[in-house]
Amino acid sequence: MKELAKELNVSVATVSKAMRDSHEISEQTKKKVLEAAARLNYTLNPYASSLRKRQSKTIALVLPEVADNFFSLAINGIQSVAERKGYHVLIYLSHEKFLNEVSILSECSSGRVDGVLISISSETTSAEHILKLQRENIPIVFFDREFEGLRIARVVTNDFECGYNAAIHLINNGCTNPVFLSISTSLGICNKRAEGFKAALLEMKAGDIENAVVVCKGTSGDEYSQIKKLLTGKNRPDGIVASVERLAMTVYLMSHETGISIPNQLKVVVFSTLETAPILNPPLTTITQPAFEIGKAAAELLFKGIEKKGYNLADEYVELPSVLTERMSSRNS
Amino acid sequence: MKELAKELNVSVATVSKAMRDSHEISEQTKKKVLEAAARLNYTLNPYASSLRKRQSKTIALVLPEVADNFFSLAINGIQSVAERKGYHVLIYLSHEKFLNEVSILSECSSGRVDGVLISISSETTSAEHILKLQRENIPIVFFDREFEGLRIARVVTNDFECGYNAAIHLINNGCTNPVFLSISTSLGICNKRAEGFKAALLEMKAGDIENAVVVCKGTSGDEYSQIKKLLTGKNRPDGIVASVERLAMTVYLMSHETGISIPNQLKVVVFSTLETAPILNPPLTTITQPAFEIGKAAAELLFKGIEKKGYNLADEYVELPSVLTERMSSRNS
DNA sequence: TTTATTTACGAAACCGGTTTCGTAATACAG
DNA sequence: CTGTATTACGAAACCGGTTTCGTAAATAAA
Repeated sequence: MKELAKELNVSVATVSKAMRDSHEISEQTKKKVLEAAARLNYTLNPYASSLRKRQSKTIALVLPEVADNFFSLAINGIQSVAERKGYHVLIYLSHEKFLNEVSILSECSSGRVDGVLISISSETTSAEHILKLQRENIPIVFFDREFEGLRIARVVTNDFECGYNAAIHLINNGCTNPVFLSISTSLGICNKRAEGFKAALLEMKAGDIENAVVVCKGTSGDEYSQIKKLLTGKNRPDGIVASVERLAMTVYLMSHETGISIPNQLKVVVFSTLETAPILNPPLTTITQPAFEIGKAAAELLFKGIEKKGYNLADEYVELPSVLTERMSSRNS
Repeated sequence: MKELAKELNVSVATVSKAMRDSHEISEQTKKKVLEAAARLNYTLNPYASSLRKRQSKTIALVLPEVADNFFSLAINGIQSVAERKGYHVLIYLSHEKFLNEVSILSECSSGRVDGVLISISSETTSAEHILKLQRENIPIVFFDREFEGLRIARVVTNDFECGYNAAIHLINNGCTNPVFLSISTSLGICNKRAEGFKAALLEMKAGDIENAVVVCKGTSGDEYSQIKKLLTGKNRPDGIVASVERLAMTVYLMSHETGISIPNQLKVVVFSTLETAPILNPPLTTITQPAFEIGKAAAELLFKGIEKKGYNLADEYVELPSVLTERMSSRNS
């Protein structure tokens, strides 16, 4: 910038203001500066600007994983908003580990980002690391997976209702012993779905509420053997609601292996954004989250918190409904 | 930092050095400083450090989209390396648009990132924006989708060979008129697959080489009608190699719609990392890219270029083979 | 014509660390 | 006991913009 200023016989202050289109600078001078900058291939150093302006024009996106199609779509939604606003997106993965999440959030402090979008890990049971960030006045928005009981903005889907609807759907299609496959006892989103599921059983006086929720924890190997045990053991279910994509995949593979027929012997519904659901064998009934929209809405909320200082995000709550699409896997034969 | 220095009766220089574990500072003083920092909840401002040290500890990841499972897996591979190295990852999406890619790369200059990992958009036919970055001495590594003819490091898979193998596979399974479904005439990765495919036809004296490659361009609606025309027209193929996931999905949907039987009337192979391939109807033969490994290798290469100054990345070339997994969709009945 | 405003720009402080260089104190060798 | 190294630390310049404040010139108002 100094060089540019010298070359044009103006001060660095003038160059700086011209580059940022300040009203203090005449159109003529602005043009001169911009042209010279283009000619010399000069662009502002973003970190020098960030340092002085105390804003990074960057947000953090903290995800448990990107294995799932849901988060891919959410990234698209978030990115589309960030791009429009001229913001940059730092992406972090917690790999479902609480400690990773803690260290990621600590990196977000001291001005690295202007805001944080987070979907918490399935291990997270304490919110101290999140509250710490909030005390630094960094706007935070939960999307999809929230930490319950906090006064922090969130964008989620109607998990309870969908769990309820899934159970009703199975019961209406003739299931007498439906089971909900969960992946975590600490994850609010999973619990809500399970709660809705149980509420429906209770209401319909169906199934065995005591054993209606099966938690598959541990490695994918553990998951596999747990599901195998469930599907081949005595008192095996005739309906399954899988809380995530991966579990439904395992159920399908297991059914192919063991010869259990879907939907005749076992009906399946899954919470998933799986695009291949209609061409599976058999086509799979899904409860699809509006992933792109959730990401987009969360990002828009975050930017409201970032741009309007003093704007209190704490009690913002957006709920975008998922849709149940009935396919062969849960149909009554 | 000033406050902290005052509180401890040392200089800011000492605090700075102590925070960074400099050998110039005694263990005793270091401990004192670190404790005080922890107590006051103080962390270094990353942008001040970046500014002075002229390194951002950040890399850019430029993707065409994240719709595809391939890029999700690649993100994981890249992130795992970056995390280990203590680097941050900025994620950008070009949405397959050349102009977006240009403006993204221009953002990467002037020190915002220490290196760039990029998979080019399907529209990109000029490399000036990439060369410009290279002239600024920013290390660049292509992964999966490279711009051919440039002396820039790249990590790819054996696309030609896989195209070849896919054709041979179809021919061996009885196809007499196999077709390759491409999505772009400018994308090297797609062309290589198509070239391999044609080479096999030539060698086996099979099929109609003139019409062996069909390019599906435009919106997904266009794509749909083009494929419909192909599959229902005269001289329709009895084998298809889809260059991307999406095309295979469309082919499957179409076959369900029109009653074309896979694999009896039409055999299908797809380039894809689709996890649901084994449970599709029918199970789908895939050529699976080692997406995680490609991402990981690309990131490792990039960091070699970043950390060892003077290290010339230009001629680095890593090829990681994909694997063809035969399933029902291409089996000879 | 005089005074009040507005316009266009520059000098210098500032953002928050890092690094160079100098120096006092201590350790060590001869 | 003297000369040299080493250790531990501080003063100040520096990274590259931004912002405040002051001012001269031009314009408008009285």
